[in-house]
Amino acid sequence: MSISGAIRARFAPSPTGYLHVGGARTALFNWLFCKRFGGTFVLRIEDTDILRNIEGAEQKLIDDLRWLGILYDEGPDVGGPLGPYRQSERRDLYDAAVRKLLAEGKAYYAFDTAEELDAMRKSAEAQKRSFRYPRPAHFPTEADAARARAEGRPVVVRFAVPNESITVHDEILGDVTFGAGELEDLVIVKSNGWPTYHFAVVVDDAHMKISHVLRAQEHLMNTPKHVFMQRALGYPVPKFAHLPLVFNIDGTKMSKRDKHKVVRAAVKERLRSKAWTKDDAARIAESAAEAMDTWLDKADTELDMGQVTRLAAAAGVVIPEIDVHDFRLSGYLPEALVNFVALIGWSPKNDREVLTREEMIEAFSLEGINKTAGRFDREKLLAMNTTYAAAASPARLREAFRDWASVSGSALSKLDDATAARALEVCKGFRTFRDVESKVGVLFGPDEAVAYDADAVQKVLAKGGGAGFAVLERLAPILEKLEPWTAEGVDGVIKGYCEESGAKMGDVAQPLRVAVAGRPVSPAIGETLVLLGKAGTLKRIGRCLRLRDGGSVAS
RNA sequence: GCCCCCAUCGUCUAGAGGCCUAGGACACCGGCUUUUCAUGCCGGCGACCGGGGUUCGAAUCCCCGUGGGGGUGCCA
Repeated sequence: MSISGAIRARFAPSPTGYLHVGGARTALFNWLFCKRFGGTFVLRIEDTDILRNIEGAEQKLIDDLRWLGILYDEGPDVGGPLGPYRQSERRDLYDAAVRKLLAEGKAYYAFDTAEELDAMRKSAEAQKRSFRYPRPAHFPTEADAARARAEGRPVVVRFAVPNESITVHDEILGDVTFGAGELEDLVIVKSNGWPTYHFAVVVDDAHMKISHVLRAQEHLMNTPKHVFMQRALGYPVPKFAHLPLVFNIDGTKMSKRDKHKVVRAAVKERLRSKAWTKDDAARIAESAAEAMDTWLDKADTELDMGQVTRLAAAAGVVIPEIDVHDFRLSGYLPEALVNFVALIGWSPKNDREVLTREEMIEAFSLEGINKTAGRFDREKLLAMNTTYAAAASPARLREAFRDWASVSGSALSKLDDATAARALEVCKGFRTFRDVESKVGVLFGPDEAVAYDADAVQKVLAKGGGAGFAVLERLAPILEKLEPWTAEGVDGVIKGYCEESGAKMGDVAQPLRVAVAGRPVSPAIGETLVLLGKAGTLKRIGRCLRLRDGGSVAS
């Protein structure tokens, strides 16, 4: 049977956490494909593994897709004619399909325990042969299954894979042939009664009339299994397109465990250099000592993210972004992330890189998708975000900034619109919103929070017999008289001072900068002082002056 | 081990037998702009995995090798 009629594609994540960037790319390609060819894009939640489902994950997935602007036509929250869109709500469909296979002798009951299967696999491995589940000569009957159940044995259903070779056509990779007898009889219904992924996918894709399956290449080996099942069930076989994988820049798999890996390594380094003790680490993380020990020793364990975040901050390492939400918190623009991710494994040709959504849709095609796995180059993402931020309209930028500030809990979320716009404007050239915060955040915080950088104080203020301090002292009364308090006015004061004293701009601007920001980094000095306000500026200059002769700013 | 996929600058890629002296972007290096940090602008470095074929001609087609990756679950 072949597909005819409308184009329908789906993104089918399991609700086990935030949306991974790899998943986002898969969703994006499905969405682009549908938009380009007039298809319907479906979101289906694959929650057949009851144990792994995480409360609230579905909503997070939906939020992240929304944030990216990847909107679906049918899904669990928006409904649609072929729902429900959660597999956990479609049990009757799977049950009916299994009954059919069982009745037709295309699937059979099996009663092996996990231990027995494990032993079989191990012995096969020991004999250096590949393990394939041995299909019984006669399939167990319903009565056998009932008896096994009564005896407390696990009862699963396996699909009897036809003993024939199969060629699957992939829209990206071309024909892929699998030899006869290479596939084993896979479990399609677990002992808890729920279908496995393979089975649920096949049943749902058919019932939801999915015409094109665009999914990650890690699913390529699953495709022949699915096609055999589609044939056995009399379903149409959709078209397949397996997308190249996305890896970290070092070629490793992008996994949420990377976050723990990076922080774990940093903590271990601290322990090795005796900068921290294990107790310090546990205290910083606010975790129990045993939990810390386990986390340090075992790469496959996780502390909660709050603990990891505290450790990372204390150790001064940056946690790598893996989930879409991580990028959101880091202050990226969704349109930049989308554009960047689209370019991993796909090319619009003609040396084009920065594309609007509409341009991407217009340029999208399966032919433009590569076969080669790609790497996620954060540097390039950063550059792209910088480009997008520089090109965004003030209104769009302010909106995105507000979203970031509120989601990340930044103190900058309390800025009024005009001030936020001004802050964004004077930070022009920033890479992410996080950069904006690190550049101007201190101007909106309490005076006591200004942390004077020792090197900067030495170099800019104390050096040359306290030349910088002297500048501050002389400038303060002049600034006090300045009215109105504008960037131009401040600049004028500085220029006038320079002309009069023969000082260079840097000799004046830098002391002021360090006095109000604690560091030699801030927006243009006039803008910086205006954002701070006149009172704040004078107050901070006064506080800074107390640093002279080794004084303290503490009041 | 077995099965499958892949192979152009460090990275993402353009390239569908002559247009290739292999193009673009990021990174990197150098310079310019500049009151700091960035941004911006200009320039430079830099790749067809190896070996055999096919062809007048191969980055492009075929074979072998090598390398990388995926799969081999009652996870998806």
